[in-house]
Amino acid sequence: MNSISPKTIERLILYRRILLGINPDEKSHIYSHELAKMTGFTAAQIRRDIMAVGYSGSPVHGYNTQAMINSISDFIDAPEVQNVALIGVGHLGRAVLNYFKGRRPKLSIVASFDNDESKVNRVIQGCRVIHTNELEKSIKEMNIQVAILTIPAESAQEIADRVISAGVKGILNYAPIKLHTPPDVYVENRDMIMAVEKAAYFARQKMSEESFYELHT
Amino acid sequence: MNSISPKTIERLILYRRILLGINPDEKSHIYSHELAKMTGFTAAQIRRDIMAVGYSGSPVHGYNTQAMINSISDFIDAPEVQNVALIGVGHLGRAVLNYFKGRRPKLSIVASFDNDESKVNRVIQGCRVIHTNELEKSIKEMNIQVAILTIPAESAQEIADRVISAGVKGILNYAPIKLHTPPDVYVENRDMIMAVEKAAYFARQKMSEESFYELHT
DNA sequence: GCCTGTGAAGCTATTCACAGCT
DNA sequence: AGCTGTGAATAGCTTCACAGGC
Repeated sequence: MNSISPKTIERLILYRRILLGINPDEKSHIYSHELAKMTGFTAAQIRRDIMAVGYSGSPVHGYNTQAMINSISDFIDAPEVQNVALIGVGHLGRAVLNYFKGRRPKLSIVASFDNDESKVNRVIQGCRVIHTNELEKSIKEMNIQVAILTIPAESAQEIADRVISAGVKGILNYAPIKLHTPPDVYVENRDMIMAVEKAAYFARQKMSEESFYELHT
Repeated sequence: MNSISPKTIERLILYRRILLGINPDEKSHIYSHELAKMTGFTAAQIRRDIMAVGYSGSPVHGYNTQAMINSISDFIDAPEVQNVALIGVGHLGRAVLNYFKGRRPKLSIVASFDNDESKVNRVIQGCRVIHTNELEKSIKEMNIQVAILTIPAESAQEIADRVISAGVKGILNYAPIKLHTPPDVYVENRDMIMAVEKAAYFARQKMSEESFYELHT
């Protein structure tokens, strides 16, 4: 199986979500251009991505929604459930727990950690909080391979080192800091501060584009 | 001025942050390979990016940290402060307010909105909450061009339409949904559910890579 | 006619590699 | 000797455009 690009993976995840939102009794098939309109990508792009997962549609009816969901899921999901840990039960941590709860059957946030004693052992957003002292032990016991870091930048590197030592292979990092990690660990950064700065920059670009058009029309 | 890629903008924002964390009295200059180590990008990439903002270093001392910060800021920041609104003061909204508070002098979250009466008029994370009824009015009054959407997917499109009608040109969207927007509006999507799925997928990839190496060494 | 699947072309982004400087 | 700045090469990603099918 030849490797697939991260961008394609992102899009496949979005396709699946859209398809899951369609009632298969009302609409059993869908064309690439329909998906294109719904996702904002081009039809050609979608056909390419679908090709990558090894599914084929029919030139007459388009893609069968259920079959396509299955093919994407076979490709993206693990055969068994993957366990996920969340570290840092502040506002951001709660938001992630809450957004994610029950969204994906093959992905389960089975533990949350915090070093605030007042949170430990409470059940927050359906997840019991464990003291960070027990991080390594719990991760090993529960066979957790993915960690979500919703902690301040100061402690992010230390926590990353510890979860990696306990066997974690994928980190979703919300702390605004570059983590130093071995090559056999995947890190996805979601820097919230940078996101605001970026949106502001391009907002400004759009404003000047607009005045450009106004001048020339 | 020829257009610069979104990826370069992201990196510039990160360079600036790193540089701001350096004490200029201790270290007045920095080499591209040092920045490379700190950021995880390559030295060549960094030199290219710096080129884009029109700053030049010295082959002897490398880049002057302060001058580089200034050049990046001139490039990225607006001349005056840009006002930002946050819509949806739930856990995620609070997290964003809290992370962002006072981080960038040229970017200010001046208003937050919610339709929960019990939050309206309270000051949360240093920002008074305004009722969503007054969204358009307040955005116009405060001359807000950037909106952060930390609301459920169901209401995201409606709110997006409304902030755009009030003049917003940049949206940072945390709702897991594709927004339909006119071409003169920039949208940056930060889909939290997708991020977890992606991290889990690549965690799995890393695991199989590892077993591959184990078999072949 | 209108779809999918896909080779080929086009475009964007990154890295190489080296001239030029001190 | 060791850096920057950058043309040229490479790699990666997206779109074009059309054959093939019903």
